[in-house]
Amino acid sequence: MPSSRDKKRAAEETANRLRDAILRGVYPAGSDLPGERELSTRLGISRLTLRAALARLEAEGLVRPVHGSGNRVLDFQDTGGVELLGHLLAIANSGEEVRGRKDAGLTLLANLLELRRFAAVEAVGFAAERATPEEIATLRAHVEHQALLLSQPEAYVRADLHFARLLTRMTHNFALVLLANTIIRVLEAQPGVALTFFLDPPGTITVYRRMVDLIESHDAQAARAFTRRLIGAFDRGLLSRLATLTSVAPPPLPPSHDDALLESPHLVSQDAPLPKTTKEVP
Amino acid sequence: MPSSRDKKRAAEETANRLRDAILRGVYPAGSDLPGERELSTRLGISRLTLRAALARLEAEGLVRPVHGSGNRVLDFQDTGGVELLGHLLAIANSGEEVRGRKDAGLTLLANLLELRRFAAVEAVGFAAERATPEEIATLRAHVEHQALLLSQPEAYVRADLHFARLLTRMTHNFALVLLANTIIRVLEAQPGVALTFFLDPPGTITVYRRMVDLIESHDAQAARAFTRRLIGAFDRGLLSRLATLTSVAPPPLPPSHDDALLESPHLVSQDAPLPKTTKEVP
DNA sequence: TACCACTCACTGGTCATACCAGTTCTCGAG
DNA sequence: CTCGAGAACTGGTATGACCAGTGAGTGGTA
Repeated sequence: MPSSRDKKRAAEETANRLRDAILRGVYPAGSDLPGERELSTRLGISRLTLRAALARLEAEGLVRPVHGSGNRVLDFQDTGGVELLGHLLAIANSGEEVRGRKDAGLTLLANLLELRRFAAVEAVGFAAERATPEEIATLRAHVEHQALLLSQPEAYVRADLHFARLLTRMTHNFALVLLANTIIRVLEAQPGVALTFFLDPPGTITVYRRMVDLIESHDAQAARAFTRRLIGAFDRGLLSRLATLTSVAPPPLPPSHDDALLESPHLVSQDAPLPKTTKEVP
Repeated sequence: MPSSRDKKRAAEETANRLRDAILRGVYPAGSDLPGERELSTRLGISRLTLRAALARLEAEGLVRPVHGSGNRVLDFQDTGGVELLGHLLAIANSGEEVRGRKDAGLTLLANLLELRRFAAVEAVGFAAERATPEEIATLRAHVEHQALLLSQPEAYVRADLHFARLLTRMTHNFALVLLANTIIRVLEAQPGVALTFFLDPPGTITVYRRMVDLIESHDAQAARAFTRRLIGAFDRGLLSRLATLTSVAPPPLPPSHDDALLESPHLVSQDAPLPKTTKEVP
């Protein structure tokens, strides 16, 4: 059973392949990609299609073309955009390593949840301060709509993402809206990744209902506190359950995930601070 | 005096022109761009170059090509990514309207500052919890380096952005790192926009020094509180000064900016919530 | 008259080839 | 050994052709 649609545009497919290769470290940062002519023939596409794919990667901050020299591979830890998150998670969840780290999957998910958490806290807070009655009514209606989709995972995820969209709009902060757009777009493009977010849909709906109530009360303080507490507990539960699942599941993941992750998610990214990692003395 | 370098790649130049046109509403959301063949000849470039530009816009969520139909213009309020912020600010700052709103400039800046503010609060908090001594030393050294660049605006801005980069890394949250990368990349591409952020460099340096101290103390609570308070005051001052400047400066901006902006920045964006506005019976 | 299926003139997607414009490295002149 | 001219790369753009979806107009049918 093929995991993705086979009928995609060649350029997009090529972009995905190259992106994966770069994120997996096949083409190390600082090096040059093979020449466009060679690479295109190797991939079985025309140079033009290759260039379309490269344009995409350039926009994502993975590659910088240098006229006369080559397509330089950038260090995505320095220049990669948020839109990489979905791809990174997809790679990590497939049991692969990301730049030599096997525990990247859960760590990355913990990072993302942490970002989601405090972004949501602020969004709910601002919404409580600024949302109009019409917006609140719309959001409430949407939550009830979403509650009817519990049995349809894909539709449910879409609805959940739309909840985030609506909530973000209610902050009346356009920068936040654009930020949410970016993240939502990534998750929509990676349905599998988005699904891992939602192990407890009924609980989510309950939380959402209460959130709307708090927003309607215009008590930003309480709204923030509630969101922080509830989503925090939710994420903790989700991560611990996922850690259990993955340590039992077939993928080649050694039992190296303990709950320490939940307290202080780490992802070493020391290109500048700590160049050498040869010795590790616990 | 030309505002930008004339020697740029045609594709990039084209992408900028098209992006501006879309953001200004020349091509309304939902409509189709002119055919690629016509558009390319009209712009005086080859279709190939045009397509390279379109690929960029597609990655930014501004356009979705529909095979056999046309290049559909999307509503960037629904699908636009964060990378649009810089361009939007540039347009708004040039005195132009953005989608019919004249006060977009200051409002947008206020939005962005708000985002920056609470992101910084969390970043400093997490950094206080997780930063290593080496990272703290590096950051401290960088602040002193930045302090020497007060007389060189461009280098100073670059250094300031790098401060943000270093600080974000210290959170050990890769999602935050990528998010910062995206925003920093935008600001680096729009030097003029970035400059408006920094009307008081010496004050910034002072704040940064204290921030590093608080991070080193590993008192996340205090670090967050300080950051929230200081950056808040800083942003308020910056906005009020900018409001004064623009209401006096030559650009065709009517005196419609009052300090109410600072309290509750608004940007109406009701495309989805109210499909039909013909009848409204409460 | 109303409706449905087909056709064809669009659209974007891909390709092959050629040439321009930078960069890098080699190799010979000094 | 140093250095500079040029050859041999690299990416950037242009042209023209063809493939592949889309959608509206057309014609026929019920």
